[in-house]
Amino acid sequence: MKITEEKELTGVKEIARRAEVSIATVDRVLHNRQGVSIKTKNKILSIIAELDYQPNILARTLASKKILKFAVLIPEASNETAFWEAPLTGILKAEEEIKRYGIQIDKYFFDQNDTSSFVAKTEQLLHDHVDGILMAPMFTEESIAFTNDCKRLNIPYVFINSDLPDQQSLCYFGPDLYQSGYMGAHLLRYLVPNQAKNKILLVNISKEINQRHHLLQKEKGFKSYFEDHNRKNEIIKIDVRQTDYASVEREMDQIFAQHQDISAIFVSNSRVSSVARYIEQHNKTEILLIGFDFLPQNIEYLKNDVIDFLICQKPQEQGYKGIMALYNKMVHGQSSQQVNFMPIDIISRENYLFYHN
Amino acid sequence: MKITEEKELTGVKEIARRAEVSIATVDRVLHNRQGVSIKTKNKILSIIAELDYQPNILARTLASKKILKFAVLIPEASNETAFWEAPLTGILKAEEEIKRYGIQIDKYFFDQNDTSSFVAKTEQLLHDHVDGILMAPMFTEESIAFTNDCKRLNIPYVFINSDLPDQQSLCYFGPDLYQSGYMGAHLLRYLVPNQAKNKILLVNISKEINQRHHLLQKEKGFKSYFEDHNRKNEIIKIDVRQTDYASVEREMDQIFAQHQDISAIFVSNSRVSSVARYIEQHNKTEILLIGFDFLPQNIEYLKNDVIDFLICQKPQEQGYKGIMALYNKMVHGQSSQQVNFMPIDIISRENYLFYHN
DNA sequence: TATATTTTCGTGTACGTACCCGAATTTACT
DNA sequence: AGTAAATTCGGGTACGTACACGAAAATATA
Repeated sequence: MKITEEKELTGVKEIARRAEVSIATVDRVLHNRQGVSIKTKNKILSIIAELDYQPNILARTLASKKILKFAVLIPEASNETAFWEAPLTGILKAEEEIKRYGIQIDKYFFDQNDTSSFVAKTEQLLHDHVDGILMAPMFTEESIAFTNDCKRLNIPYVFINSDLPDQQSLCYFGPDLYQSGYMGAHLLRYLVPNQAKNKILLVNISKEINQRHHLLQKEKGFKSYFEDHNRKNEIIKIDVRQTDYASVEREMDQIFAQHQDISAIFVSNSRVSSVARYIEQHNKTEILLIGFDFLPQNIEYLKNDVIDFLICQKPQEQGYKGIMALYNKMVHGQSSQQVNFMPIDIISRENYLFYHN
Repeated sequence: MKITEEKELTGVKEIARRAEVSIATVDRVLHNRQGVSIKTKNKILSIIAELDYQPNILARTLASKKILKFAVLIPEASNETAFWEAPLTGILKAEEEIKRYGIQIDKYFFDQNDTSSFVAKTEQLLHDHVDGILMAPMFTEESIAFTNDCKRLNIPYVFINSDLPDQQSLCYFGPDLYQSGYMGAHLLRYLVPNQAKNKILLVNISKEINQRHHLLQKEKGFKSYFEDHNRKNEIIKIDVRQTDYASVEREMDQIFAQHQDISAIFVSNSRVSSVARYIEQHNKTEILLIGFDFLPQNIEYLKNDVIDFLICQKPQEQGYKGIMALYNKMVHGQSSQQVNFMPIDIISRENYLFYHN
């Protein structure tokens, strides 16, 4: 029965009435399915455009039994770095919100010290059929290879925590590394007198090669600030290639043997707690200490006035917003900004209790 | 026809089958409507409990044509204080997200300098029938009277920006005023030597009586920090009761005539830009300046190094989360925490570009 | 021209819930 | 007991969309 009454209808029914076809035909056009002549298809399309038709998501997801599968590909939260717990928490929060709208989220965790585990997970992920991907592209080359596959299979993907520009990701949620180093230096400007004798120690602690470029970008930002503002402080830098405390202690001992007048220490990542432990044990807590990330150990030292400031970049929000970006794109067709830098938050002893990681 | 097949059904159908009644009867029980005998009602209720039945929100909002009306009762964003633009932005964002689920949000703006305009709006609000309220309870007594009406009418309400404890609000999203003053003092600890001669000026600028208690709480937090940590700095305090620049200038002139050695100024609200203008015009920019809120004028002075730090408390998020709390409560039956303090964010020249207000 | 094939399209049912309307049952009242 | 009234309940349709199935129309093939 063709719908011909004049009563104002809504949605597909109204389109069907105006085009003098059945609802099913309108549906075919909406979903780009075949079986519609070009003539009627164009007619329907023009009516859709004219009405600025917005499908009712409620009815759609209710009627459509199929569920969208999103995949999450991030490092597992080891006890070595609890960092990745936060993005996962954000992801779970998003999942809780949208699972009732037919979204399923499968998690694939890899070992961030092991490239091959990453590759293995990408293969498994492609084998299971998924409709969208949220990933941390830690290993550059492997990630590029993987996203090329995704492009071929027409699977959209979102990056978090670190970006691969020019890889056509749907979007990126994460820090501007350079600027966060710059911010750290800015804090020190207030805290350390502008004299050469007030030395500043820059510490990179990292075992994984893949993380090096992160640290390098922060280091670059940090140093640039001192140049841009003609700061006179001498900057000493050390790279610690082992993350155990003994290694850190050894290196620090060496530095302090050479330099007596270090006013501040800037640790370029979340390993700042190791340095905190050192300066606490060696009664050097008068030295200013700045580091990264809202991790339990770090907060402990923050409470005890050993760490003075932590710079944080909302890891949880990275996961949450990444998933929601996928959801908004695939379900509502809304695309968001391509690059989304997280705020650069400054945490101290007096506001950490209020921080939302 | 009673549903008797053994095939596993979902939702109300399954309940109806097990209880050997019709769907309509189950529906009556679910909505606490009358017309069901106590016996069958109990039977159905026990089955609902047993199955841990969760209604399908999609189907519910689709089938139910009625739309929920939320009311927002906040100050209008005057050019005197652009502050309230931010909560409104958050509210609009939430509206955009949930309007497709049958939520309508009506806005009622009052003049924060005029109690009677507040009362007028509350009356209008109660006249229009609304299902939930998000409000800024700026005028204590009037707000209490209003929320008593709401309680009587069984309309849930959420507070933002300032709290009225013991008023049985669904929840509160806003700052911990005392702690934000404490935080401001903590920042100064790093920036000003611990000596009596390094004086610190505390400035309250406010015309509205209703805002006074805000400032007082911050002031209390600020001073407490100095006491708690045995800081020796002399603290000078002034209250400026007019918000125009001429008044501020007059008061500041007077203070600087009396004191030559002021190291830092703490302005307890967003009017910090007036003080910034003063110390810029009087070539006193070497004085540290700390204030509140991410407003355009303040950011300008932050860029120019006149203001050193701004403390911000996510006003936009207050509006967003407030609305979502109402929504989650009324649609999904999920209640959130009662008191939700916003983070205490520290904004400086090097991170303001990344701040999400 | 008759039949086979392809293209094009409509009917009908389903998703899970809300709610109108009227029927069946029970209770109250003369 | 007989009727009226109240109580309790079920049938059926609707919300807006998806999709299986089959019918009709157009085209191709013999």
